[in-house]
Amino acid sequence: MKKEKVRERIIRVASDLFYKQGYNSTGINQIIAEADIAIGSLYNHFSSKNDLLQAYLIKEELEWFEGFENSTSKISDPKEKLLALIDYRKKLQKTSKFAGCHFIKIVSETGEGNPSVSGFAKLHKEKQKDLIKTLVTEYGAQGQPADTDLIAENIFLLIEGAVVTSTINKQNDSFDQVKKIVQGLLP
Amino acid sequence: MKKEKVRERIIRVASDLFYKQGYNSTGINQIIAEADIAIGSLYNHFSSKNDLLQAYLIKEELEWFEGFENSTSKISDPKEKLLALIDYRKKLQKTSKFAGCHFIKIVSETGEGNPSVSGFAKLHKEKQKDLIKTLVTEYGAQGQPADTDLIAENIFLLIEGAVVTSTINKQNDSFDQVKKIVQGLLP
DNA sequence: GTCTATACTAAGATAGAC
DNA sequence: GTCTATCTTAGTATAGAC
Repeated sequence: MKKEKVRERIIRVASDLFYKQGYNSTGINQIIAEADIAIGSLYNHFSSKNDLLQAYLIKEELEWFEGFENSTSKISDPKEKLLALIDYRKKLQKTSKFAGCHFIKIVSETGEGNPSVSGFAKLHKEKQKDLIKTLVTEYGAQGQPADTDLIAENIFLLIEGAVVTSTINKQNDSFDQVKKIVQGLLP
Repeated sequence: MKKEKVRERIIRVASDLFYKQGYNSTGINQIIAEADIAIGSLYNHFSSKNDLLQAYLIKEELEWFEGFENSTSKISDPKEKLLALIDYRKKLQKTSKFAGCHFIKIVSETGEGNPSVSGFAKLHKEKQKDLIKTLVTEYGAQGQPADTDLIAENIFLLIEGAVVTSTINKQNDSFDQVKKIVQGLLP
């Protein structure tokens, strides 16, 4: 494991703070303090706070799919993999103390104020939905055909609903109910 | 229609800004400028920005249920009322240009930083879920019994998922798919 | 109760020494 | 490439005149 570069440390520290306390509530001063660098160094690596935000988005996107891969690579059955996806989101919520989805959070915060953010989030969610759609299609190929797209959309929306609900309620029971419902959708 | 009091105007202006650009991105200076008052007047009515935030939450909670009542008071059939609830959320998204749910937004922004906010949001969402549960129970009383709670949770999560999805995608087609799915749940 | 003036802190960002 | 010092603007909030 090679030494963490300064640039990587900045991204890691900033990402943590953006996620935990929000982008707008996190100041440059706090980032450099926790990363233990001078402000000149930060601006040597990033041209602006918004530049850091882009790096944050890219990092979280990458880690989301890496984390999913790590959690489910051993599972090949599509239905089991879908249930494992739900468990993955549930686990993310627990380990983050119900801090919520990075992308829903940042869109809620920046909204129209930063179009590149919502564009990035849109692509991210599309990839998640495609993942679900692929698994549902695989599942459908095993048994009887069905309205694949609608089932995929159904599962996607249930998971998104469970994520925001568990964020607000600070408890994960919504995911268990989603698993029960999905079991019913894929008999 | 009686004249709008200063206090009410402050709340209205602040609420608009909090919703459209975010709480943390909205400064006191901007609020007093758009409300056309002096800063001394604002602090005569509200002890702090957080005090204004509480007024914002109460206002939006009230208006949400008032708006629902206005949109659906003529409908008595529970299934129709559930579908009208989906249309109501869809309409809110359209008229706000997909600004999202007030409560999901503010929780995303303040998170752990303001426990009274997440507590308020939790209660608000519980009321929404109770509304759905009541309607599903009414519906169940007409026909065959079913797992009422799970169906209510299912519908609730689908709607929450559709709201966040439509916020990110800036389009409302998720609601149409939710309606289709709910039609299937309530045959 | 509404105003102006001001205090104090922090924000994001830049310049220039080393 | 990392540092300190500094600029400018904006943040929330208070004091005190009218």
